[in-house]
Amino acid sequence: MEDKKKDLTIYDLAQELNVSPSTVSRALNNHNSIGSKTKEAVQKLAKKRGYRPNVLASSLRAKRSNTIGVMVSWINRPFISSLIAGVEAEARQAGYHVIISQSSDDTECELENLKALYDSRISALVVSMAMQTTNYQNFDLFTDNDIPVVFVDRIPRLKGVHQVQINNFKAAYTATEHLIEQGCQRIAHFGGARHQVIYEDRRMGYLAALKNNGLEVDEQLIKEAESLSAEEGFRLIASVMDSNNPPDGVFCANDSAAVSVIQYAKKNGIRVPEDLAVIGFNNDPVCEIIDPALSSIHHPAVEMGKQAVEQALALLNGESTEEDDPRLILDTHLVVRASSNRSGAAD
Amino acid sequence: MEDKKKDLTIYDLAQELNVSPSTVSRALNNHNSIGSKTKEAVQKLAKKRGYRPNVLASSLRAKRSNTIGVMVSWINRPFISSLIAGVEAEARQAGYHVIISQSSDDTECELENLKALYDSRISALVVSMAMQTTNYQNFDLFTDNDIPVVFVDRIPRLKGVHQVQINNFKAAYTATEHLIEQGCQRIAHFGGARHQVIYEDRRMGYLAALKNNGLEVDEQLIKEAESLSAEEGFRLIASVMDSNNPPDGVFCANDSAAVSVIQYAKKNGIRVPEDLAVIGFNNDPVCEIIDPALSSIHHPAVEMGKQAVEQALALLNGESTEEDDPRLILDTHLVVRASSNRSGAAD
DNA sequence: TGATGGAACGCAATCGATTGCGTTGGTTTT
DNA sequence: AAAACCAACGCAATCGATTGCGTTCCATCA
Repeated sequence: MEDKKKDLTIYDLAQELNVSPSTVSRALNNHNSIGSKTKEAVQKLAKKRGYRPNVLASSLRAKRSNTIGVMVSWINRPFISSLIAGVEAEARQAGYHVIISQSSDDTECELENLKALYDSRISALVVSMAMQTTNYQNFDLFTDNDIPVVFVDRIPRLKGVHQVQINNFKAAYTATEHLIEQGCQRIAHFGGARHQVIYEDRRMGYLAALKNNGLEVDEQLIKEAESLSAEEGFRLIASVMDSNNPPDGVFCANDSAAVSVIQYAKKNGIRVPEDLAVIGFNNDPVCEIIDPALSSIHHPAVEMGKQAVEQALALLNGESTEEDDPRLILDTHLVVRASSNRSGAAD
Repeated sequence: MEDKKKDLTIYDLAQELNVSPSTVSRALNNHNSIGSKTKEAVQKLAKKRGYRPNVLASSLRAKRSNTIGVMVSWINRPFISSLIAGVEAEARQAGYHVIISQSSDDTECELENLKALYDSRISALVVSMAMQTTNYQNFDLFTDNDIPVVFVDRIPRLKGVHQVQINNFKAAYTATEHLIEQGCQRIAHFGGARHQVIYEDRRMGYLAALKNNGLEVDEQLIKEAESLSAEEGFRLIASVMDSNNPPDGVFCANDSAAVSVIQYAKKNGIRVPEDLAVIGFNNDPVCEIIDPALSSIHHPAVEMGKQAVEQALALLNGESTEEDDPRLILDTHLVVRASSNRSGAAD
């Protein structure tokens, strides 16, 4: 009784009620030029017959599908998959679908997929850019055609761009200062590509914390990774620990690298946090699993995804003006665990 | 020169070449009733002008969008997000988009989202069912309309259903026998809902290994979890260890629960693997991070996603017949790590 | 009572691509 | 040279929902 084999159209409903398809369409959309009796009759029959509108036809006419595109580097990373989960939940609730696309951190692949997303007439786009992407004009394709683009996480260094962010500078400052409070004097920092705002801001926060606390900066302790993978983290910590003046603390711009730092320390008999205090970034689930547990900055991934969709939908509905500062900044907080806790007080 | 602001249609191309839109359409689709000169001229102009077909119009006519729907429980779980990554990669390569949808392990939500996916005219569906879903008729909506459905991971207990699977029985047998070889005499098993084939099969594999090795089955050591979350794993291990006849080994049907078992052991001074050998399932990244490292069954998530898409596309192209046994079984292998390695040989 | 108004609804075009069925022009056949 | 034929292309309908611009019909007004 609910779902028929043959697709039911407004024409079928119109015929059954002896009205025109236009009337059915307007009645279903609650148009005010339709009489209340007719409207009710149509809606009742539609429900009875299990009518479901053809979104393709509707989208073709509207030149826009009720779909939100998501472009990310890798789907199977804890932060990203949680971000997507947030996007999906919020979009679904608003009646939108979610199309996903991954660039594999390859700028060319990213561009191709962006075009494909454009072709599918997405209503809005949520993006976390590929690591090496610096050409933001790839997104003009969307903005020029009034398709809202909201950046998340890996954002471009541009004014007036819509984005959902955290205060990376402040979070990094907090993380670094925490290490200093624990007695660290030589703190290393493993970041990502500097043209990525998030990594540059974290680096700046790190530097500011050093300076404000009277510590000198040693460029030998600052490393710029290509992808901040676990493997890279391992290489980087090995390189700085092998020097004749190793660090006593490490602030990593993500948790994967920080986990590698801890693993390296364990393998080499370096005590964490006594000899080497470690803090990561993102607060991935793994933080609570590694031993010693990894301190980190809580990065609200699911919430960021939801907010990004909310902002995109607001733009679609014209509720947000270009004059406003389009940056939405979410809160983060420091999560202290054993890897950086020298005071002995358990978390 | 590449992308114009205004959407270019076949009518525009037709006008410029003084041919009909039909000819343009056929030329672009390499139809054999179009002369080679005309064909070349059309294709050349299309490229020059940066023509990109309107997929919505095309889909409306074809009554099918070039999209693959994915229905899973939670997007942000390691196994699932990797599965999706595989689906996306394979689908993209074949020119398909991927729409994702999560049920949050809620059967009602799953049904609603399935209807929404149906409405969006997906070409095929890849599903890992919600934990409590037992009514497979929800999927008739698709199969009745010749939309291929391929099950992955959480599959229904039905014949003739297309699926990509591993041999759960064998994998569980292997895992359990491995614990026995390490000297375990009382092996607990934490599984999922028994109406889910994967959990039932793993349970049966576990039981078979016990019996074939002359160990007796203690129902007190077999637990059926609702979601096999980390929290549940903790509760379950606590309950069996509190008994007056605790196990000396645990085989968990996923890694989250197994990790909790190890954490419980560490907190309570139980040595792993000496007092309690532990093995999980899935081989999530966390296996190598927890200390002691967790033994597990490698579950080829990305590959399963790819194979599922491949099978779905084969069905769409009529390359697979209903007569064939539609089950595709991928290989797994045992990964022995410290959590179950009593021989002392490092992994 | 004829005119004005508006509420309620229908007609037909539109969104672009596709395709069954013609129609054209030229070549081949007998 | 008339008939037959085929390659190459155009016409117009189709997919289903939407919407600008009418057109009804009845109630209200002067």
